[in-house]
Amino acid sequence: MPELPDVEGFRRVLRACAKGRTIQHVEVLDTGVLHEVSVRRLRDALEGRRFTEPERHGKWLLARTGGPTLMLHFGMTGQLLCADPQDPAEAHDRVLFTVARDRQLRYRDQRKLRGLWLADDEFEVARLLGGLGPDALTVDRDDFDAALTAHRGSVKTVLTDQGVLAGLGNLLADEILWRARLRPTSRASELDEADLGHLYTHMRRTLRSAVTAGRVPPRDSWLTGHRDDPHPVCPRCGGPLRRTRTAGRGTVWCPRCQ
DNA sequence: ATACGAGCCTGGATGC
DNA sequence: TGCATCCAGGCTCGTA
Repeated sequence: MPELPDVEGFRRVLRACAKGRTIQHVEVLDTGVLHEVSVRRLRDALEGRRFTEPERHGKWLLARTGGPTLMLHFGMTGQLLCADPQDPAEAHDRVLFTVARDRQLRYRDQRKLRGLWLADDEFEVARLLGGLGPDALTVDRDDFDAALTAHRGSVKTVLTDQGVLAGLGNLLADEILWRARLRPTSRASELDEADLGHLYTHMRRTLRSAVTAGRVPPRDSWLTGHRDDPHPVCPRCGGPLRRTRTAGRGTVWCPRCQ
């Protein structure tokens, strides 16, 4: 699930729950989510440190501490929540960070497709984020145009390629393309000035709304609100939506509007 | 460079 | 009810 808006929501959770607080205890319930770091090193590095202002790039959340940086990626099923340490851990709670007597940050993830990394310094942070393109929420129009048109694949593939643009996932890409009235199979390199303008505008609008909501909202007026319907209908023109596969991912689009 | 499939992991829905 | 199969909004890797 988690795309840029969800991760931005997790960033807010982290800030509200733990910013300025000392990490008293790190408890790893499932080592399967740790990457390139042992339980021992994670605890030694973080316990006693204080969380500072968290950052986000694409779908990565950077939990800064003034020292090492905890890097979180949520895969398809991860989430971050603030709980009471007294509350029993749930089945998919993988790592718990107690930051106060009554506050505990929890990394919960059913499928464990991604997880947690620990960057000792900025070089490590840069290495982990190395292959990523500019963040979709802050990229300017020139960089957006340059990034997209440099690739010859289908526009949907390019939009969801984290190395081109960081943060857009399958749902957002479908939503943005539908709003911009572009077919997912259009070649990115062949988009004209007007297409790029629409894409950029709708990407920004869609992201802004979704970030406010903390996720891509399944509203009736959004394409996303209909992708799971048995016979999905376009909320704009009323025509039947089509389901196809682009780059191995389920794709929903309107053959009449797009 | 691009496309495609398999694989990582788990659970819910579907079909027999 | 039991069991197999497919599918899911993430990403990486190998091959063509």
